[in-house]
Amino acid sequence: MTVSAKTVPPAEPTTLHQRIRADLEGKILSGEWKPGHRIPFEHELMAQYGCARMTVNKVIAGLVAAGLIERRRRAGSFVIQPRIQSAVLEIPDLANEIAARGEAYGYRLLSRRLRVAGGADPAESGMATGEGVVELRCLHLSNGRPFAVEDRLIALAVVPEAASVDFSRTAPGSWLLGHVPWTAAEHRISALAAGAREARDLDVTKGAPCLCLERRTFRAEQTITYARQLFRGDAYNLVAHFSPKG
Amino acid sequence: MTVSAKTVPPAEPTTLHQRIRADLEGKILSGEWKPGHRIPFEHELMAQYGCARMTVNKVIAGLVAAGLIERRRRAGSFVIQPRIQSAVLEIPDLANEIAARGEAYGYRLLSRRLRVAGGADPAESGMATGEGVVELRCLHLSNGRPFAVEDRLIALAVVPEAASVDFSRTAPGSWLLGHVPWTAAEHRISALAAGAREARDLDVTKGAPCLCLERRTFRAEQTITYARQLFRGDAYNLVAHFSPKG
DNA sequence: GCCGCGCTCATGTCTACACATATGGGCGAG
DNA sequence: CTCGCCCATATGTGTAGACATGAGCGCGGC
Repeated sequence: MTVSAKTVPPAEPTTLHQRIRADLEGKILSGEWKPGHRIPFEHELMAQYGCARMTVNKVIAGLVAAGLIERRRRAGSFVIQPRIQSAVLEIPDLANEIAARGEAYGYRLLSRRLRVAGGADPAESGMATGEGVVELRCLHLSNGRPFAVEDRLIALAVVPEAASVDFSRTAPGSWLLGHVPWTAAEHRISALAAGAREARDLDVTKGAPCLCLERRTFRAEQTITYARQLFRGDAYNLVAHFSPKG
Repeated sequence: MTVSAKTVPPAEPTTLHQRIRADLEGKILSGEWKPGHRIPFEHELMAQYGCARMTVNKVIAGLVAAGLIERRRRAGSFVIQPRIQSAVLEIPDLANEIAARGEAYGYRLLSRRLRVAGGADPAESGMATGEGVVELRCLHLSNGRPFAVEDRLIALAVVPEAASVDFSRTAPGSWLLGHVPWTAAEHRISALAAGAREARDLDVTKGAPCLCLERRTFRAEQTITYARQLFRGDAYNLVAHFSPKG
């Protein structure tokens, strides 16, 4: 019977749970099962892995709790749309944020070039030397006044489409959020004084306090993008709500 | 048999799961079961609620996933110490952080008074007017040099013990993390220029950029504490790692 | 042709049982 | 008295089956 499935303990020290879960997670995170895809029915998975329905059920319940899957009675279980923002510390989509405040959002691309990652710049740590990147510098405006300058690198190895996107009207952050699923991110937040160039771009005096948000976003082990956003200290706050659990 | 348990659907539209879970969560969050408390064995809960062990097991597994409970074989299941840091954006325990960097942590209490919340100060929003609070001002040092000043309010209605704690050696943040379970928090991060007093406390020039972290922590609907930490911009970064799920 | 009833099927919840596994504590040997 | 082995026990994992629920869909009546 299904005993045969249990007589194969040689290689894997993992439990059945974990293997099934890892399998499903892998298919979702790798993109093999895209958002909206209906995953196999519990019956099918149960046959496929040779286990009881409770076992499959438990795994899927876990994925639901993790926010990867949505279940609908009678219809099946579906891979969920990537949420625009994590429930914990949102990856800010500046356009939305400004709009939510009732101000007019503006965007301007300052420069754009394709080049090869050199490795010298610490910003490029995590991107393989020799890898192609898009390098952008752009400005975010609120009611016509600049409030943030953004320097960004996008790894072409992970997002080849980025090479042919015209970022002169679309901010790279918004574009990436809508096009590329990510699995992890790292924020570094600091305060620093505006340099000469930054002061000019942000229309503040040199030395004015600015909030600096550096963000690296990953998919699996690959760095997707690095962004450094410098905000006028007098015009921007970061807010995060969260609870111990989810 | 246990059917009698199922023939009582009158008042509650909730499932057995949810009721048990709510029960246990309530006991933990209300403080009835303090951190370290051994919750009843699965056998006992199973008898208490008249259900199968799987059901209890599922509930407890959920609480483990939520980070409220820790399980130890043979020993039982225990209410977890409030985690030093949430997995998502840690509530920084400055002493630990400095120690982790290999620097010597120092702390100094600048002032302490008991008073009544006035409501005028925006810092006190969320605390009922007329409520007693402990008001602290203290300094955090790294290798003997100041790197952060902290202003803090603690609501005595929620944490009456705070009135009799001597904060001259223990930082309020560390004390609260170890003594009071919280259910939600809100961070506001901004950059601003050091004022005269702050410049003096932090040993920087007036106008130097500082990272300002305001934090409000809640238990159920009550504000537990408000903290405003001002960091030297040249000495401190906030780092947050996270993924779409938890 | 349109509407609604009812069947069907996938998930939701729960039970009763079974065996694996690790560990705390007791007991016996040295 | 101390150390180490062994066992009782609580959790970890999985199975097989049962009934409840609710939404999609087709069929039949109007």
